[in-house]
Amino acid sequence: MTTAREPLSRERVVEAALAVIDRAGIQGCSMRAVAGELGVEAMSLYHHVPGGKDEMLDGVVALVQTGFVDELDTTGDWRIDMGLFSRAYRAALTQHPNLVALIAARPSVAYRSSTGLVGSLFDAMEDAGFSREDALRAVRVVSRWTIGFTLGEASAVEDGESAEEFDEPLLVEVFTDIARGEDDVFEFGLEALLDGLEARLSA
Amino acid sequence: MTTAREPLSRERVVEAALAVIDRAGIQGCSMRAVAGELGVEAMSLYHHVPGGKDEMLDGVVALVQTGFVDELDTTGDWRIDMGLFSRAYRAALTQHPNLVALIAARPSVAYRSSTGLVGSLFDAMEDAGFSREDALRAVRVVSRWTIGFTLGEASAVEDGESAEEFDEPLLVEVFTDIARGEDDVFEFGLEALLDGLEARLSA
DNA sequence: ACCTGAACACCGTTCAAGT
DNA sequence: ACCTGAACACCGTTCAAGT
Repeated sequence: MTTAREPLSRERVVEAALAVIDRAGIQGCSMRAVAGELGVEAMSLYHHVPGGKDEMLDGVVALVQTGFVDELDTTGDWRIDMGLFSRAYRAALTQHPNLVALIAARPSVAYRSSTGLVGSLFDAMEDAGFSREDALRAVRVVSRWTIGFTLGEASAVEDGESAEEFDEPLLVEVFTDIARGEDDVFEFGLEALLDGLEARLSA
Repeated sequence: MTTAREPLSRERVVEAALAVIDRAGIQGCSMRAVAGELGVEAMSLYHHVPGGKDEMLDGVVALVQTGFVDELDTTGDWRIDMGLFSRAYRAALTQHPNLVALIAARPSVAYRSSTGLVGSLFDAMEDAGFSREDALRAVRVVSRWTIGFTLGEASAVEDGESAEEFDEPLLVEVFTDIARGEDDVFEFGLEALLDGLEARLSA
């Protein structure tokens, strides 16, 4: 009595890889582990992801990236949309903390999965009076700020070190604060950055 | 006739690891490769880096981090010093592009190597009238912004993809602009962020 | 004290072989 | 057409053995 097995597919391989990453981290995401997740041998994966592990990880990045981008409801107001984008990005990445470093390292895949959003942010900024050049700059600045912030957050948590283990009082203070959650710090930084961009408009 | 070999030491192991990372990337930095760089067998490294590869990589992060921090001449003016810090950090990381992802993933090591600088930034901000809470936030925001920006830069370059290979005109535009160098984008973002922080002071 | 050979339990990937 | 067994050239790490 064998349970019928759904046939493998690129989609199933990528989804299994994401599940393994969430559970065991990037380190734990070996081809053999992903195959195990699917009840299959490692070598079978190559039929659906011919480019091997690299293509599989690209697929995971694209999956998460398109997932959050598609749910965004932009308004056409640059400041509101930048905030929406940044907050939703952080929220999506926070659900997959082990993936943040991978996304940060593969900007071309991330961009490719977000052209619609990027285009509408450009348009909103130009409508508001920004030059095309500054719109290009601003989008890169905000998206890197968001990834950098979230990567720092995820790494500080996973870096394991409990705040009390530091010998420096200053480090205890900083890491105790980080452990308390960083929503307020994120909002502080995001609003400061958006204020700074807005100031460039009046200038 | 044997050439006299300098004895191994923790310092020499860490320096060799940095050299391998610069040449061959994080992927290429295996214990065996670092040992080869030193003309030694892999197992010898463990006598000087008992914690294994992880401790070795921590050492590399600390080496680069203390290197740039120690050269900084702070002024006591928060805005000038934040700018100094951010620009010098980016400059240091840009000299070791393969290391940026590692530094981003090990914030506790990076912080530990920078307590003096972090403390003087806190002081400068409090002197200027920021609350301790906002000073804590601002330092984290600026340092993550800098790492995030530089990681994005390094990754976009190394991501290999030449701009012309994209099918989307928008992506060609973005990646052509990135390939042109991003000094102006960095300055644009940094000044915007500092402006935004300064605005929090008057409020 | 410092270095190493051999071994263990893993990797990603290829390729010929099975069904 | 789709999956796999065996194999290759690598990993990090341990540990007993060499000098």
